[in-house]
Amino acid sequence: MDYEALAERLLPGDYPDLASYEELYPPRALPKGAQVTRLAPSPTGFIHLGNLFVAIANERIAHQSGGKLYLRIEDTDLKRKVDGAVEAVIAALDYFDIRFDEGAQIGGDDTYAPWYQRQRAEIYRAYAKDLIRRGRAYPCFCTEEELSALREVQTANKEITGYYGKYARCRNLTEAEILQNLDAGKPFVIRLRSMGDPSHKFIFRDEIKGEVTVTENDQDVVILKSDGIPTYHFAHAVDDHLMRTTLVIRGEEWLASLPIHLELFDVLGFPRPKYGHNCSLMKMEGGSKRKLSKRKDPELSLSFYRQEGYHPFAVKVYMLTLLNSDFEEWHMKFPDKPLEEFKFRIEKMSRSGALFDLDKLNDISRTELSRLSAEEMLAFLKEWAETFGSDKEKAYFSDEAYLLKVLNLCMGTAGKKRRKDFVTAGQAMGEIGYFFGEPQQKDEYRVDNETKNAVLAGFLDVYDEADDAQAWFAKVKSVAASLGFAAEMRDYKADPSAYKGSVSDVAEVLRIAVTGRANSPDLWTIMRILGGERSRARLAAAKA
RNA sequence: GGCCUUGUGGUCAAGCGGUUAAGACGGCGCCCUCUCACGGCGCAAUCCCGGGUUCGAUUCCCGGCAAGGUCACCA
Repeated sequence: MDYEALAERLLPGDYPDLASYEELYPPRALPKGAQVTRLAPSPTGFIHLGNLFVAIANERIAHQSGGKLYLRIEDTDLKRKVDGAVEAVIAALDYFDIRFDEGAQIGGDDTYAPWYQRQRAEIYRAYAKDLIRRGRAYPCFCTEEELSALREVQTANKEITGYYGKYARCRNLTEAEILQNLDAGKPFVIRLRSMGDPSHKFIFRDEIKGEVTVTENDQDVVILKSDGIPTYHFAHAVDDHLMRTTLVIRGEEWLASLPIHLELFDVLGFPRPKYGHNCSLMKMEGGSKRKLSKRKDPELSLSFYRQEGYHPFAVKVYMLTLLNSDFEEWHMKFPDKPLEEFKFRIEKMSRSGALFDLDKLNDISRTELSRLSAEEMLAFLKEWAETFGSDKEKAYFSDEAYLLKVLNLCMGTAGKKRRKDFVTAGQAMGEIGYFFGEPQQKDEYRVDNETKNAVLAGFLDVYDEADDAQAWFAKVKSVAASLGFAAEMRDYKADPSAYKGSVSDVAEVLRIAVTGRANSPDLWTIMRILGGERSRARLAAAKA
């Protein structure tokens, strides 16, 4: 077999000398220990919580080590392409403070460009041509039908499916047969001529999983599709070598194809990068765990969190607590330190898949939002409302001084006594709704109508908006006492049967009348913010 | 089904030959209190199963079992 002629026939034309690529894309001059990592999404534009999960790990390790993080676009599959997807990916990650040093649409250093795989077609072909010359790759003319028929036979025989060994029909085609197919104009793909022995197993050290058992690859995988575009496997090897990636952190769904990648790096004469296979985020469904899926879990898309108004910082904190088990403790100890100061360690990454826990995220969100100042909270709500708020909610921002008073109340005044009423921007906007327009009655009065009206009438008689908190509360107590309720909680507790109820029951009537709900922050302050006129009107309206 | 990975409370998990088996979220209870939230205190709840090795296994070995992943001209 004249491999040289075959290579020329299959991939005609002059391709750059492979050594020239080594010069064009030289090893990076980086400090010792620096890691070069990358994110390599396909351009669907869909960013998923799982992507963010891996992205944070890649970003932390690159930047913490003084290395680089770059963005490569895996657009080898045209079916997945969506316009504006790259910008969407960049924007989505930027929202979580993940910045690339170089890559598609980034600007920065373009030494290792192009960043779109479609634009790198010539490079892959040059390497593929070399493989053909060396007899390590060959054309395959099998049709999809033949391939699926083969798969059926293998399945029926309970054999391993795929293109390998005796099933690799085109592997041993004679030169004449190949030429005949070519002359007939049959489409073909280029396959790797695997030299692996599946009975050989070896230990590979994964940066996250530790030692894993790998079986040598013997699949003659497709490296160049019939349109001359590489498959993921081949592009991965060529790109990650030429872009000088040192550490590939990716989802564990890739672990199964590691043998292929290792053989590819070896046959291409590239040093292997380090790998870290990250567990995937799981979801509970029908009593069993399952990997988060783009198709089935639209609520796990990043845009969902944005829409709900989760603070990006909170989401990041949650991701980090799942990523590094000692992060949570560190963050609780030093809540004010920037996240970058946490020493992220790849060896602390979990080996098993974590279930996504909304309760935990909500708790973190509450805590992180409570650390914001009222001004910061206002800015955060405002930004959210601009795109996601209703017209009514947008109007909340027409009087920022007023809104600030509301936020100060709901967040607790400065320093120690912080409240944690807010989880997300969307929820917070609903929470403060009763300060704007008429309150919606969400909770029912627990006293009878007659008592309710008596409380309202009694309080309306003595209410003075100028009262300070103490005087105000004294009046609530006096109303309580006059209607047979205990003015002091301890009196009530000492002998509940002696009273109709306690001052808290009276306060509840007032609270529901003013806010529409049985639970709220300090009522006196609420009435202060609303002002005497509006407070009085609400009390009166409730009486009717 | 083959192969790979993983198996500590409901969830995330620390621990890696001897511990009363940390901590966080959630649940429950109490205190504080005009309600809620905050805060404080407390309670319930865990080492997948079976064999070894060992004076002693959650920790080591083997075998089960379970869960997840993967078996494309998709990434």
